[in-house]
Amino acid sequence: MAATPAGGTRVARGEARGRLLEAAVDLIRAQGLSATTVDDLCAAAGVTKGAFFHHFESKEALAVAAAQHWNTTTGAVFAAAAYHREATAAERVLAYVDLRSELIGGRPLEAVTCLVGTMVQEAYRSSPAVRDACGAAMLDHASTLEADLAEALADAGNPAGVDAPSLARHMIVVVQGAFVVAKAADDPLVAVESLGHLRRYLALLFGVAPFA
Amino acid sequence: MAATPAGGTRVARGEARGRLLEAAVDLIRAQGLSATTVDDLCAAAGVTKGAFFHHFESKEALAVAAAQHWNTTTGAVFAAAAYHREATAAERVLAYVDLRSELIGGRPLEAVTCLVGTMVQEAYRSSPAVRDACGAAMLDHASTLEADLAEALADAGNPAGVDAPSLARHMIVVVQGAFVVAKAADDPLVAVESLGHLRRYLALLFGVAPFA
DNA sequence: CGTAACATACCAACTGGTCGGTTTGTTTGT
DNA sequence: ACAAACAAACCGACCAGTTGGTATGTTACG
Repeated sequence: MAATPAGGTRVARGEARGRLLEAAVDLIRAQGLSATTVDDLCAAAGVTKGAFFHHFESKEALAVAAAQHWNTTTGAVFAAAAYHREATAAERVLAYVDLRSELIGGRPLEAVTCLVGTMVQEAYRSSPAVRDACGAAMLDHASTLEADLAEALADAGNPAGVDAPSLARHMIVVVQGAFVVAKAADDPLVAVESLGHLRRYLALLFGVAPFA
Repeated sequence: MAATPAGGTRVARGEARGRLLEAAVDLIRAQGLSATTVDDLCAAAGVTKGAFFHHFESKEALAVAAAQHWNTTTGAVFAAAAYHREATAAERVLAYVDLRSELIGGRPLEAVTCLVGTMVQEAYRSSPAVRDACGAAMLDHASTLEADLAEALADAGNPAGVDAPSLARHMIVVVQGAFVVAKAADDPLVAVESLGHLRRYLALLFGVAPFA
């Protein structure tokens, strides 16, 4: 693959870094990290290799930046989402799960994937920097659920003594696992199905009707 | 990396194929598929490239065979496990989850991983053959849980109307997700924690005490 | 203001090394 | 003798990263 932009459309000055990050998100989600070459990224972003290594010290550095970029952009989506407007904490948590289901069910299989979940399985041994960036992104997102979870558990009296941070991490576990199994089964519905089980577990813990 | 055996120990005739499969399981679990080179595999197996391509048509063919080999060997471990000897179906399912927890908790992080879960995220787009082999392995394992799940749900009256095959897949989802998040968090305990939540969900569905 | 000095952003060609796979030759069991 | 099982040298394609250079601002000083 040539290092020249595809289609001849040259990218405007100042946009190279951002376009490389978006290309990285797209390509790495679809192909994985090590199967995505620097030339692939440059071609998809419409920039040359010179621009790539001007902005990023190495391919690994791009991967770290892509994980942070992913955390920022997806974090903004969830921060702005409507589920925060539900009246009770339990309803907010369940609405978060519903939002996740909608995001998965409405898309083709190749969009049913998480950048940091894909990358960390490949890089956790070979690149501590990438692993840390992925771990930070995942646990950061988990922490945004903790307050509502703690409140919903407290509202229900929390007879089982469930730990809110642990439950937040479990929610991320189900989401990540759903991505993996959906790819293996070649069917996004498997992921939606599993989120239904997560939803029922949470409803049981909160003492509310499972599918109100 | 040279294609010659490391350490000088030459492999006995007839063992090359099996040793390549075991090397594939070890290396791909640790590094992922595309980061594992054919030369890496040959060196780890103590075999030359000639032997590799004598037994496998391509690297992709080895990946497919490795997924099947993984399914066979791990399937045998679970088929022979003691959890089948529990008295009730609910106890057998919960004992399965406990076995999973023990297998994870007792090992270093690099062993907390599943070959087919690692491979499918990289290969589901580029290689349908690998994706199908991984999918078959995962869903095959899930199906071994279905009979006990159906019986346990029936014993409890199954008021929620939970589907046993769907619940079996959810169990695999949690296991796979636990592997991903454990790597991201660099801590196997995150996986054990999540299996605790799965156990509680199952116990709630079965109407038994969560941690009897 | 104008312009010289500097800094940033980017390009295209290239390099050393690695990759999956092939070819050719050798050993071993039957 | 013959085929299966291996070894070893090799090949073209590809890959991450480098190099030397150009275009486009930005700053500072007279």
